[in-house]
Amino acid sequence: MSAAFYQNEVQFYVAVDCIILGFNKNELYVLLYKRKFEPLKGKWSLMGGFVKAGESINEAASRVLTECTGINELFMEQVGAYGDVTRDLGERVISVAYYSLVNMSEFQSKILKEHNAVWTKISELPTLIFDHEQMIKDTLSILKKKAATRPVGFNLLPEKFTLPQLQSLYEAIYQTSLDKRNFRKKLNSMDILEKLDEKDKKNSKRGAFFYTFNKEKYDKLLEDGFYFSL
Amino acid sequence: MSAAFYQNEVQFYVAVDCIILGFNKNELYVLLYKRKFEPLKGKWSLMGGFVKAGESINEAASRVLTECTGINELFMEQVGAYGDVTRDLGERVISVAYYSLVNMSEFQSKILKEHNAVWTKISELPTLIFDHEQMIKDTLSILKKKAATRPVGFNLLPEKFTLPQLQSLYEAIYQTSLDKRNFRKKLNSMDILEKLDEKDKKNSKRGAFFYTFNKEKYDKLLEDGFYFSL
DNA sequence: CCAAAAGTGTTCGAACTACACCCATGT
DNA sequence: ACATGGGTGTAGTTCGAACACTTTTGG
Repeated sequence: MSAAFYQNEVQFYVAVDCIILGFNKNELYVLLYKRKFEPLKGKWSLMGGFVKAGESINEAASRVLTECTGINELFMEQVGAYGDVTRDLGERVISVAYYSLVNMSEFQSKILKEHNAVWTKISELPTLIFDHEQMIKDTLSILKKKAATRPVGFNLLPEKFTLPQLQSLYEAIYQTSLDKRNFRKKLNSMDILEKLDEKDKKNSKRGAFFYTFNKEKYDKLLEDGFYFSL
Repeated sequence: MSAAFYQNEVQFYVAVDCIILGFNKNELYVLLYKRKFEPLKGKWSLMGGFVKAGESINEAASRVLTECTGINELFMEQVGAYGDVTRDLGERVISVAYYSLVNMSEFQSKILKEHNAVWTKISELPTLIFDHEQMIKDTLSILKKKAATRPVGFNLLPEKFTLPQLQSLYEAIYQTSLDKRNFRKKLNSMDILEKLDEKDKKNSKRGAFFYTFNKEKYDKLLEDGFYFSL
């Protein structure tokens, strides 16, 4: 046991809140659920939980993510710490927000039901408890910068995706429309995608070719000083 | 009084650590001090303190900054939360790091002495306690991105500065050397600096003109969709 | 045969890079 | 007079932005 060095200081509850983002049909989604305990039971909320003894805050976020998604080792990054005195209406809680990018199509509706969780369009957010709307806003702003310089967007897509899909993802992240030819030209010049023979015919009669992100190629390019940029 | 909603949960000490950066003669500095209490009393450390009851973490960081610098309303931004279980050797403490950019020439040595604080070159950091070196590393990486897109660098300079000074600041932040003519051309095209009649003769016989950052101009340009970039 | 999405190149202007010499002045 | 840092312009290249038509195929 360690000595009680800091016993004159105050302690706080520390929570993690997870902004779990998905993408489907030109829209970004966030996973929300109806809070299961007081205060504000039944209100819309981010997925979260308290940090437990013996668990780092990263581990806590990781645990909450696995509970909510059934998936281990998701892409996850810290958004920041939220520490206003009255941010939680119950007692004082300091929360550390994490965002995660997941492939919605892998999601089982079983897990959604277990948690009363609902994929909600970013453009149609209901009122959320506490500062959760701010957390989402901060996440989207981080994602904008991150997606421009790192290939994190692929986490939001299935293993196999089409170029129109990828483009509409970036349009959703940047909240703007992109030129098809310029977008493809840039991707082509980076040489980090593999074109498959298979086509996706869900969205057009002609069909669009599937691609995969080639992480090995990307990592090799990185070593040679290559910089991703979209 | 609020009800005890969360009484089954564990509480933690929460601290703030401040990465106070300065700039002088082509070098970035960070303010360090010798820790005044156990454990690791006497070791080099960032300026920090515990979050107190009734105080937001922003307020705590602000308070620590004011204590250490004697200046109110410094530029300050969150770096992130650090929550490894064993990061503090005393007891478990979760720390939120903030960085601040200050004008070293305004500093009174009186305040440094009071805290046993020393301006230390970033390039010559001693071994620091806990994860403080990581915090500094993270800060420098944030600063690189931030300084490229927002005029935060001016916080590190005196009110009046010269272009050679400004350039060497950016060279220190980016860890690279920049072309004098291209650097000036870019600044000129942004039209956010005011050239003064006065010259700084400290570094050359000829003297370099002083400039000031014109925040009003900058804010007006922002409204018109202007983007700072250096 | 037609609607609807996929795919494909070129041109123009802006922005970035590289580069070398004169200026002012204190000693 | 000279050493030291301050200040200035141009040419070449690269990169991003704008832009319209053909292809495929299920219905």
